[in-house]
Amino acid sequence: MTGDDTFDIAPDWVDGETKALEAPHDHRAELRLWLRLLTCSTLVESEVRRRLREEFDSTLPRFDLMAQLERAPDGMVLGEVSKRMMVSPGNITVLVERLTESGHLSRSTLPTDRRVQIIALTPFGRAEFEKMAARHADWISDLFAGLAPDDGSVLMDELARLKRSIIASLARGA
Amino acid sequence: MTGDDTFDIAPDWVDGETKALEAPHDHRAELRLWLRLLTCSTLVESEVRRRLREEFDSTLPRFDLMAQLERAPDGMVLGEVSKRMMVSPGNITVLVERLTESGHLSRSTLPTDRRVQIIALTPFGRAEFEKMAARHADWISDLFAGLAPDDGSVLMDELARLKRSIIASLARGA
DNA sequence: CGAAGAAATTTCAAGCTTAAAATTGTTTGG
DNA sequence: CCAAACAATTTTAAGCTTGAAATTTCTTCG
Repeated sequence: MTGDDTFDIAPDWVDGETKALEAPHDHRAELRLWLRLLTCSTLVESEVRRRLREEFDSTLPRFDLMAQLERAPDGMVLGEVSKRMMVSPGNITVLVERLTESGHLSRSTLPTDRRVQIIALTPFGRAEFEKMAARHADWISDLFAGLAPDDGSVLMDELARLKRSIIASLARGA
Repeated sequence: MTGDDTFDIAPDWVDGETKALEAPHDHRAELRLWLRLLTCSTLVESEVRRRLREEFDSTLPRFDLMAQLERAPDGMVLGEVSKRMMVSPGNITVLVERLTESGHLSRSTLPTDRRVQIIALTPFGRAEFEKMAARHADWISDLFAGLAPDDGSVLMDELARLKRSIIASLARGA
């Protein structure tokens, strides 16, 4: 390290450790990957929103909320819905208000704990949701139609890895 | 397998063509893929929003707007920004108002066509953006850190195919 | 029992987003 | 020239979203 005195000032880059500290890993590949992922997701989401509005005069948040309730015939607690949808609790309040007014949802208070609200699809709400869900599946299928089955499998697998990576990072950062 | 004629009434599924008409392609795989994509993108987006707010008291739309302007030293027309960000024009108006008030952006009217507004980063805005961009790159890098380089390449490639599929579908549907 | 603490939900203030209508400015065909 | 068409942007109305503060209702422990 210090044996050669010919040059009394060595350039920074001769020291591997210093270099590693000063020039961290290039982030460009990850950024491009993230932007591409975001583009795909934004394109699909915008199209789904547009069609829900045009064909059903509805919105994506309402659709998502009903989708959560579809497989819960006995209803679901508000907090549980909020967690599954990954949105703030206050958000659910407003959505439920409107969907209850329009007759899609019923709400009731748990008798044994009056803090707890339980919401469920009404028969009307279920019927409406099923119409939307069928169209929704068609739209997604069409948007993804250019993808070969193999590509779909690979993508599914890689996204699973990405999801694990994200969750691990969130856990580290917490 | 097929040698047994004991049953004179064949089930529906023996007729491939009938089946194809009556039971269209199962959409479940595409739906699962879309939900997984959406989950990844929501997780990353929420985390980026949270950190922009906590570390810079800023928001993702503001960051995105400045990012568009970063590589346009001479500024950009509002409509162009709107297209690149894939948001409605009216949206840009509000964002630009606030970022101009806070000194991050300058705006001017094109002398030869007074309908056209040109916005650009101020030196202050550029400096602020660069701080944010560096942190942003770190966050993304960390969120994606669990992904092996090969997985990143594969994902990049598959997302490119998906993007083409989506755009082709949008073109068909239009 | 009764108060402190925890849990579920709602309210609030601020900001983002969109589509549609309105405004302002430019271009063009008669 | 000038009215109609077109273009860029802003305004408007409605809805979504969030974090933080407030509210209501249990639960627990002294």
